[in-house]
Amino acid sequence: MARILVTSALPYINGIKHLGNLAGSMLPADVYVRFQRLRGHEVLAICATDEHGTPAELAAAAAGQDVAQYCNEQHEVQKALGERFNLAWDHFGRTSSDWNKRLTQHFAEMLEANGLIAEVVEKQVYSIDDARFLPDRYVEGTCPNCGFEKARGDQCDNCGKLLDPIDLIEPYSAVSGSKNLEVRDTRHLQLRQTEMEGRIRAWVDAAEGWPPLAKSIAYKWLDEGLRDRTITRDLKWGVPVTKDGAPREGFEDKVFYVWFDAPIGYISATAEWAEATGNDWESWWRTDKGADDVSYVQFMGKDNVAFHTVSFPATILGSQEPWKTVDKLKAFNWLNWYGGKFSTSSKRGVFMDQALELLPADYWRWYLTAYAPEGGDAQFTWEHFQGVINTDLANVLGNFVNRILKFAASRFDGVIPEGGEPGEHEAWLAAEVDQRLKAIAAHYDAMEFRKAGAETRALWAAGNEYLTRAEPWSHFKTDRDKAAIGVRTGINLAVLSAIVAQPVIPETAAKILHAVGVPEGKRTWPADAGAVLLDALPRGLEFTVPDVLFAKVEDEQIAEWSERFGGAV
RNA sequence: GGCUGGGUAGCUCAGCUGGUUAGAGCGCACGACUCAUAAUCGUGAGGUCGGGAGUUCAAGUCUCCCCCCAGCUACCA
Repeated sequence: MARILVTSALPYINGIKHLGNLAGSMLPADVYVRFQRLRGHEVLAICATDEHGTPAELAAAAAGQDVAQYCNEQHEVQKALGERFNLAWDHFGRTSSDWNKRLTQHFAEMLEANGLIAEVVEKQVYSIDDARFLPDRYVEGTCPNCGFEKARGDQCDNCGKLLDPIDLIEPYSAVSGSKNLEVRDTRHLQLRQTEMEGRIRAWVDAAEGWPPLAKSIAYKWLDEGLRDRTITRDLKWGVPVTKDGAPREGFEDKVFYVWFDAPIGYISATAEWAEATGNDWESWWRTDKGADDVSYVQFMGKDNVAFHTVSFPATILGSQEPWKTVDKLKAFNWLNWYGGKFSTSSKRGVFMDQALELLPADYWRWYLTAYAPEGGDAQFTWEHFQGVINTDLANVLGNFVNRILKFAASRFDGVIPEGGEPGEHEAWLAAEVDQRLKAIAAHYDAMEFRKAGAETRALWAAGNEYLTRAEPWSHFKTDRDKAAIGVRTGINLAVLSAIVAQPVIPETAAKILHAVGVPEGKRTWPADAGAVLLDALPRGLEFTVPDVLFAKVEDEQIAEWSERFGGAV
């Protein structure tokens, strides 16, 4: 049994997440977690809301709320939605927690003790009317390059040129529109990543469980040369800056940069979990206290890779303390919405709460996992979604389970029948099961979710093919035993189909297993040979026929949803 | 501009270190079956593998140039 720590990129606090966010880290992480638990491993699944930063302050202001109160509410909303999607976290924490404050301050002080922190004075745009400093992208104005009037201070969306806020013609605050801006000096802490380039490169060199995408992004940053990063900001909402445990002089109105404290949230959320459950968090995070044998897996979108392969490691390695670092890393591309992007701010696409109004979680979980944006960006369209749900879930799995159980209920009195001996059809199916189970497990281990999905589907499809070969309905009229072996084998395969489906569609899998009376303890990942698995249910066991497992998505629904959510316009 | 990833059948994608007639699922056509959610099973038609040049006995797979899409480019997260 292995100990596996799984974290998914922390969802930002400023509103309900859309399906792209779900598909890009939280959901695949959960599928992986469930799979590894089924295999009997000790898995700790950690997530949290990422609550600091300018967008949180602005979102709270827009909602007319105090930031802390806004975050309290949004945290609960996101937690509840995650749970409704059956994300089986051990703990869903918050980066605004006391633990995160303490650990963030601890890391900063360790870095300083190791000579990796410098105080610098920077120039930053200050908005007098907003009474706040503005991050570069919150200053807008006319692009000096192309004349675009809504260019952001970091980059022009029209011509793509990288900008500095002071380059903008007629700059104004993106927050209020005020042109009453000035450049002010402001004192900040810098993390001297330049000092750590060698250590980080050696660490990346030694990493083995990363996909090429992740390594190439990390090397790109290293090859360009790491720069010192400013890790504090002029904000009120965040982790206060300390020195020797007391407020740091001159930094009373500053906090740590959200990207400095957010990844530390993985650790602090684990600590919160331990505190709440009486467990030991250090055995998961400190290699001197038992975390040596932990396999740490991170899930994230591609935009997050550099922070997880370079910036966060710089914090951890720079502390010179024996912290656990990531072993395997899985990065996803984007799920797009009809060629464009899902967007929280412009409300493009389907959001987690809306998705659940339309269909149960399993439908989304299957679609988003089996067709995850792995190789490149993927597009969500209602038509594709409908095709996938109807074919994979309703026709292949749902109908298979339904047909075999209904037939068995009407012809064999609702019990697993006795009689008959395995023949060529059963041998074919057993070989199929052996091959598929092995492939599915291998793909999950490799975090290849599309492939795992395709193989899972192939196992379900094998059920339908088997029934066509065994045709128990024909034999029933002439040779009851021959029909019995077909039915028995079919129901066993239905159970296997459900067991294997648990990571992706836990609710439906549970329905099937409950209907056939498979006890909780016998739902773990199958280890026996196919021939054994296909005769695992006790003869005479009573079962029930569940209601239709998956309703088809009708054309009228697609039309209605396309209308409601924009869709193909 | 730089870097990274992608551009393979109508659609969504797989193709590891180059090697027989380029694969899968969906969709489509035809056939079979009737236990089942008009579900299922089988067969078949579809591709000059973004464009061009090169290396090689042999390239979707390697090299170079070009085009298109996406992301990142360190103060949005």
